[in-house]
Amino acid sequence: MRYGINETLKKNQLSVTDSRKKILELFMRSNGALAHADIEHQSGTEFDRVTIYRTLQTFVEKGIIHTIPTADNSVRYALCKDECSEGHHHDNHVHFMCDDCGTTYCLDHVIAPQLSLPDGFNATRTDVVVSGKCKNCE
Amino acid sequence: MRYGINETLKKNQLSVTDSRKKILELFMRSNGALAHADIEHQSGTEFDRVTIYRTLQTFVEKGIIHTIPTADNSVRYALCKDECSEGHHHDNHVHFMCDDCGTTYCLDHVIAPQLSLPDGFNATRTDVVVSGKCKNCE
DNA sequence: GTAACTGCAAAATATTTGCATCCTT
DNA sequence: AAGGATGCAAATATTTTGCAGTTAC
Repeated sequence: MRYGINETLKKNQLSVTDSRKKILELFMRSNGALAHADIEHQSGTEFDRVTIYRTLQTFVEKGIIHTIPTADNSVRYALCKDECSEGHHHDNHVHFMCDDCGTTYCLDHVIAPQLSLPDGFNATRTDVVVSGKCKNCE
Repeated sequence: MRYGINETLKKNQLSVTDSRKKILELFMRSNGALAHADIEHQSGTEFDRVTIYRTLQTFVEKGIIHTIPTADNSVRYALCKDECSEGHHHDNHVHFMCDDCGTTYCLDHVIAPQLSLPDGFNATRTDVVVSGKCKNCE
């Protein structure tokens, strides 16, 4: 079971503010990744753009969310799993981005494979980004 | 054997201009991916920023280069393989981005595996991005 | 009460567009 | 000569920074 909103914030020594609660809630409700613009729209005019930038940055630093690479290099964020800790997230599932609707999914059950790299290369993180048509845009 | 610079441009119905030759040359000399800023620096003050943007966009449209996703969502480009054609590139090798020096490598010999996706998801492209320390930053 | 967080203004950066001029074919 | 490519100026978009006022604890 995932922690609640307030719990998660406290666990990370963050004060519980409206913007943090709201933004974290958006992530918990979403089954995929969110871009800055998504959050801006979904939260209405409630918060300042800058607050959203800073909140996202704070969440990334605390390991609550992480950025995911996308084929079009747009910046998107997704919730980390519980095991993630500050600065180190273990996120070995695959992300899928729909070319049509732009929705980004976390395919929790598709695991990124271990790769053997050439000598001298040391992996700390492996991201797999699949693009195509999602189940709603077929 | 890869095509020469002028050959590649002509093959894609592009007129052969100084900026295109120079930028394509930079890609052919590089063993990895280049960002807009890399090109701007490596070409000196020879070309306008805007020209670089437009040249990169043209190359992407023609399938000469493609963007690669990166863990930090910076926009980087790499040469497509010869098999790439307009709008469709087949690029199944893995990219590696060094956390220290920022260099992005194309690991041509590490092949991205086939993944089985959930029902309803159709992949047109799969990118694998590995981050860590490269052979020069160990 | 104090430290931390937010909103506003503004700076810095990145990207796109319009148009006149120049270059390739 | 004609069409496309470039350079410059400027419009847009994105992200960061500084600071004063507000809020959580």
